[in-house]
Amino acid sequence: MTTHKNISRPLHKLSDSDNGLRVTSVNVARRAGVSQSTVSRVFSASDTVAEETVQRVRKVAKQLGYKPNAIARSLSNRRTDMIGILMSEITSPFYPYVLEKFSQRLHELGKRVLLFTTSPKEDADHVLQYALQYQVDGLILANITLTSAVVRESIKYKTPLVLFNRYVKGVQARSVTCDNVAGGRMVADALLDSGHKALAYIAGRPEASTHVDREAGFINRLAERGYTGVLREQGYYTYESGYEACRRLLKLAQPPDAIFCANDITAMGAIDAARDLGVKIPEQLSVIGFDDIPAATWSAYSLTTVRQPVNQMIEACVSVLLESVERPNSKPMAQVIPGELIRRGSARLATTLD
Amino acid sequence: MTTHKNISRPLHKLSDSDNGLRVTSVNVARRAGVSQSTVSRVFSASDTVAEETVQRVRKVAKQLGYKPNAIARSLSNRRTDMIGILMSEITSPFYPYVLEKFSQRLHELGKRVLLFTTSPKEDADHVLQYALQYQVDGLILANITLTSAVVRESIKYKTPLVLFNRYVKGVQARSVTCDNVAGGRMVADALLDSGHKALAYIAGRPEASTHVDREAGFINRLAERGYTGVLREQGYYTYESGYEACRRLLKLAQPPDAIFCANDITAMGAIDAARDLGVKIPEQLSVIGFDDIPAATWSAYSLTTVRQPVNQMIEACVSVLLESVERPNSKPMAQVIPGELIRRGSARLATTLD
DNA sequence: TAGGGGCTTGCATACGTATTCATTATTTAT
DNA sequence: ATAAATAATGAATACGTATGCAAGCCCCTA
Repeated sequence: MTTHKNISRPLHKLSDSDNGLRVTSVNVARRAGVSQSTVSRVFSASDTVAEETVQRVRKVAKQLGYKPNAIARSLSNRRTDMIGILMSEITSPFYPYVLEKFSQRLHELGKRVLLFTTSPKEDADHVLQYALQYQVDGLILANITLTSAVVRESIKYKTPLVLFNRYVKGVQARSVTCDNVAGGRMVADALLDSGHKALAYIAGRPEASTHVDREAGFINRLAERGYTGVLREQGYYTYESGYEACRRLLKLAQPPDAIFCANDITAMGAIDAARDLGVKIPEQLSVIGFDDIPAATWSAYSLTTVRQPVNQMIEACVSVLLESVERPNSKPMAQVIPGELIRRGSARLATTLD
Repeated sequence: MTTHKNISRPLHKLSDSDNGLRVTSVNVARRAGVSQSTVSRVFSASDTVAEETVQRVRKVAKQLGYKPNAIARSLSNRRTDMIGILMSEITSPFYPYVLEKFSQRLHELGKRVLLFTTSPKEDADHVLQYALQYQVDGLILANITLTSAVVRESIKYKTPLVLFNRYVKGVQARSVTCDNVAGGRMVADALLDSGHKALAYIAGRPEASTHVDREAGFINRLAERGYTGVLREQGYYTYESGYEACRRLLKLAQPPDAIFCANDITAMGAIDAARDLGVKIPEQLSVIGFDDIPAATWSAYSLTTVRQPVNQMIEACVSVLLESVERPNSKPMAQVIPGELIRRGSARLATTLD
């Protein structure tokens, strides 16, 4: 009679000999005549191992095709080296670039990207749960719709997070944004300086803080200089909405001679709408966007726009995040990075005087 | 003297009482007066638990803010529910859409997306290693540069994989592609049928099977109908390369009256180049693209193009993948989905006669 | 009333790696 | 030469969850 302890193995687990092709540190250890600990040490480089042993273990590992299991490692480490990125509308041309850069940068720093996308209407709460379940070391929240509840939740869960180009009123959270207010002001100045008389603004999604700030900067600066009564149309950060909004504006009895659009795609829609109505850009109508996406340089548009310093923003965002992974108790800070007005052909602007 | 066994706890592990805010199934169990197994059963719904118990456990879990740890679960399950997606050049306008759809669809099916991006030049081998270390349940390889070695590696590692719009010569792997050859043939027919006399092709990245097939279909069909001597310029699936290539073509002594471009972005570059040279589209030059990205509908371009049935392709790709996660030994199959010629304003085509 | 079947639940253990502590071999200092 | 410090390794255990098995309970049937 054998004792229970030694014999009974759950059937659903595979016995040591037939564990498929799963190669573990234990297999390598046995084959190399060392302990599992040693194999672990060889691959995590966390501790000192005799050079000769390292060689032997590496060789066996290679023969067997061993790769450390990152999941098991994560469990033991309490660190997954995964960063969750939450985004909506990747298709809006600014964000693929952002995503790519994030991915690139995080990989360089030894982190992996767990990607979550939501539709722009849907709340991100649900998706956040999944990210947290997967124990991501940190979170980047980009152009998603977020309630303060979401943010509070992940703060409670102690998962560091950084908002990218977004902030939430009344919640202290780390964030990195373009200086959208200043961007709006720049456009206001540029348009007034070059003698435009009838200004309009095509808005972005109402709930997006980016759009709100751009508009505020624009309107307030105009007011400071004595201009009021800016025309306004709602847009949704899409080509189609820009097209339609511009159409409506141009059909007014007193159409604008300059339109500031909440982002580049909207501006492109606006330009096409104007041209389809026979309005010359920039002679009869100046159009200015925001973002400076690659298509802004296309000669069909040659779009004057406020460039977001994406690379800087991403760099900042990543370092703030990783910093707070290391030091979870550091104080949340909002970092704001200035944009730059890029003058191209879609707006009739006075030449710079500096 | 206490026994070693009971006292000594590794210092690096936190004791039960001060384990930070980490809430585990053990905590919940204790608080709810049940065993850890029961808590596990409540949350995995894999087994039957008394309704009353379920309620109690759920309540406690909620109070404590418990969320199952997906990493630990994965270790035990030998299944991570993560799918690795390898992509390069997310910024090329077709792919953000692809990525978004994949992400959406996979989430619907309870899978998470681990994203890996590479530069188009860099080999994907390196990145693949990481994906495999993280024990993804399956892999989707999109527009990356892949050597047959990569594919063999992951096959050896038993991780199911599907190639999206790509295939590798000499390697049996599952793949889902648009019928690029047929797409090329369609364009050939359409252009000849409408009386074009001087045809040109602007290529995509030389190593991309998509471009190779599109060109082959185009050239071969033309040859079948007696047309040879197609002009050809190298492109790289970018706006700029399309712009330059078209410029070169139009400066020839005998410029083409129709250009087929390997993708839409290239075609947009071509259109802008033509216009910048004063060539009228489509009166003097027909331009046809491939993909049907959203911008193809923009009135600045109104691009005639071959639409890739992205949704179908993704749907197919995902189901093939998940199918082979379930049944790893099912036979690899290449699935080919037909595209459709979308007639817009950038090409002077005979009206359809059906 | 005894035995059998179905529910619930707990115990013990496995998933694969990292790390602490202890042990042994080796080098250095005195 | 001897003590002390150092290096290399192994044994044991923890990370948090899932699950096979067994035990307990209730209800039904014969």
